[in-house]
Order: sequence, then C-alpha cells, then structure tokens
Amino acid sequence: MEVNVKSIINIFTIIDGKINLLVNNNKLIEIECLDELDYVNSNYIKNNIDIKNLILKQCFTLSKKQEDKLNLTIIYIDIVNYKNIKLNNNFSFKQIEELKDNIFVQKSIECLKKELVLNSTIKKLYPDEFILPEIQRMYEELLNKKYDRRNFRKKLIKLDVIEDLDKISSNKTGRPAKLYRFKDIKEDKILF
Amino acid sequence: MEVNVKSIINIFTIIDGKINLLVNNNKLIEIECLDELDYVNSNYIKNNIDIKNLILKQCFTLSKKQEDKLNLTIIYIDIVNYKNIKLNNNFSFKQIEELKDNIFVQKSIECLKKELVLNSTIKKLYPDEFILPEIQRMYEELLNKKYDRRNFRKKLIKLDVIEDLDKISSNKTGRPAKLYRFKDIKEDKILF
DNA sequence: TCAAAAGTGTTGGCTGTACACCCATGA
DNA sequence: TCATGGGTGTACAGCCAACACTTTTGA
Repeated sequence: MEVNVKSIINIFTIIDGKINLLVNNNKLIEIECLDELDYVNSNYIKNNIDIKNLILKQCFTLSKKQEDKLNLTIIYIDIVNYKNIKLNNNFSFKQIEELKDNIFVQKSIECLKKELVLNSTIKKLYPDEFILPEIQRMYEELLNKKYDRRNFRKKLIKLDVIEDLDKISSNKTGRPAKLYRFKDIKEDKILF
Repeated sequence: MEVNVKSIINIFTIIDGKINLLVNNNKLIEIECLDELDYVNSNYIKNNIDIKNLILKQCFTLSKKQEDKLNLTIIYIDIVNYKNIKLNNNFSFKQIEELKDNIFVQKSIECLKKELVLNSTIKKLYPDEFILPEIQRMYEELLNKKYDRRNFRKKLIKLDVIEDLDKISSNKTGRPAKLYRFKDIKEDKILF
C-alpha cells in the first residue's frame, strides 16, 4: 500500500478583528513529507516564509484512502502578528470565512480557540501595545460571548498579565483608548 | 521513501487507585495501518478486545526515520472501567509506573489528564456506584494536589454531577462511606 | 475502648457580575 | 453641542479555602 504523507501548516493572524489564514496561491500550505515531520516543516518555513519564532503546534491527523493510496495529513497551527511576516511570492492572508467548509480549516479552528485563551498565545498576536476594546472585540467574536467593559479590564488587571503604558491611542471616533501591553510571560495563564 | 503507518491504542483504567494501561503480551497495542485509521482501529478492536463503547480519541502523531524508512505513529487513547473489559488471549492491565519512560505512554498521559477532569470521562470510569473518598484519592494522585474532604464533596454537589444513593459501602476499616453515582451526562463540565 | 476513616457546617475573603455616570474626541 | 466610544467605582451574590468535632465501624 502506497502512503503519501503531507503536513498542512495553518498560520493564523487577526487583521481588523477578523481571523485570517496564511495561504499560498490562495490554497492551504501543504508540504509533502519524506522525512521526519518537524524537520520537514521547519525546513519549509525557513526556505519559504519570512517570519521569526514560529512555534507550530500539532493539531490533528487525518487519513483518507484514494485510488488505493493512503493519504495522511498532519495539521499544524500557529498564531502570529501579521506585521511580523513579510509576505513574498504567492503568500497572502485570507479571511477564514471563505475557508470554513474545509475540514482541515475546521479542525484548525477548534485548536485555535483552545490556544487563544492563553496569555502566551495572545502575546504572540499582540507583542507590543494594544487597546483593551480591541482585545475584547476579538474574544467576543472568537468565543461568541459578550463581556462587560469594566469587568473585562478588571479581570486582566487582576490576572496581572497587562501593564498600562500611560499612553492613549488615536481613535477615529469617540474617546481615545489607553494603550497597554502584555507583560512578559512567566507562566501560562488561562484568561477566559 | 517507504512509509510505515501504525496506530497505538492506549486504553487506560484505574485499579485500586492506580492508573493502568491495557497491554498485549506486555507491550503497547500497536496496529499496522494499511487503510483509513478509524477503520483499521475499530476493526482491530472489534476482533481482539471484548469491550463495548470504546471511543478513541486521537492524541498525537510521531514520526521517526529509521533505516531509510519513515515510521509514523498515531496515538489514540480512551479511558474505561476495567470491569467492562473481558481480558482474553494475551491482554492484561499493567501499572503505568513501569511504562513511564516510553514516549508514547508519556504523550498519552498528557492527554489523559486533560480528559479525566471532564464529568463525561469520569463517568466512563465509574459508570455505577462509587464512594467519594475513592474519587478524591484518584484526583489527588492524578493532579498531584490535596483536597479538603468537605470542599471536595460540596464542589461535586454544587456542580450537580453526582447523586446520593442513600446506601453505604462496607469498608475494611473506619466508618463506611456513602455511595453516590454520577448523573447522566447532559453537558460536559470541567470538574477540576 | 481505641484507631481509622468518613460525615458534617460555618466563616471570611475573594471573584465575578451587574450596573450608571462621566470623559475625550471628531464631526 | 452632539454622537460615539472609552474610562471608572460600587455593591451584591456566589464560590473557594480553611478549619474541628462527631460518627461509625473493625480490631
């Protein structure tokens, strides 16, 4: 029985409050694996994607028989700040709305939700300054839940994961928001 | 490149408060996969293990190159009550202490800990009556943490996952404990 | 009657939630 | 000056942790 092994690398980011996925020629990033998976993946990334500190997390393995061949697909995900990627060649970000009927994307989003409630992950998305209403909107969309402004802020302060930068943002409308940053990670905390 | 695919099925149970693993001839249950994984696994179980309602959960995929062949191993786990398995042939349960330096077992135990805090999982382990001190001892060993008897009971009652059977156990020593059962599962709850 | 193990109730502090008013900005 | 969005404080309820004494049984 012939076996084909490939990995799929799903790199997520948030742009304008929307979840986006890195694609190559508008398709998921697929890599044929003829060697150990970690080795093949990190090689591919080194040679094709201009990004630092990618830490892939294994998400799920799918098998499918097709024309007497067994296709194995191991899905990996990571979450990054899109500004830290220099897009080149045919790579681009695509909103996941258009990809939601893909089984590989569905499995990835399940994993993504579990990761994004960790302070270490959210700091990868927002390594520098941010405003709290933006973080709140992201969680509200991601977890499909509403939060109270005051309680949301109090929670993050009490968990000791953010620090006030004593600066304010320049909003298009309404009162400008305060800028914060996530503290450096000493231990993983579950935020929501 | 030749690829060998196998799955490992790690079926855990608790015997006398100790975590045990189902083994075949004292070795992990390994299945060569020449077809879709779920199909191969359920076939193997049907033909070899006398147990009902096994629901395997995918845990991790490992790859290893050896002599120019790529070995892929997909690990699956489940947790059962040992009384629901009729052991035959060369199957037996083995305490995990003796297996802890095996990488496949280590990965499985990581997954196991995440599963065992769910009420649906603990009910699979204790489908019928049980005493609270036994459950408490299991969690204390599993999570390496001590709980207060009173608070432990109060928590499970408040979460509405157990019901008092108005019966008492017959202990070897000390006061007999009350018997409880886990209520039927309507929604998954995280207990600890 | 003693040792071992399990049952029970109260309290104080902390956390989460609900809620109303004020403030800074751009139009 | 108005609309928009963001900042803040208080009060109440529910949860968690700490803790001591009593009860039942077997030896």
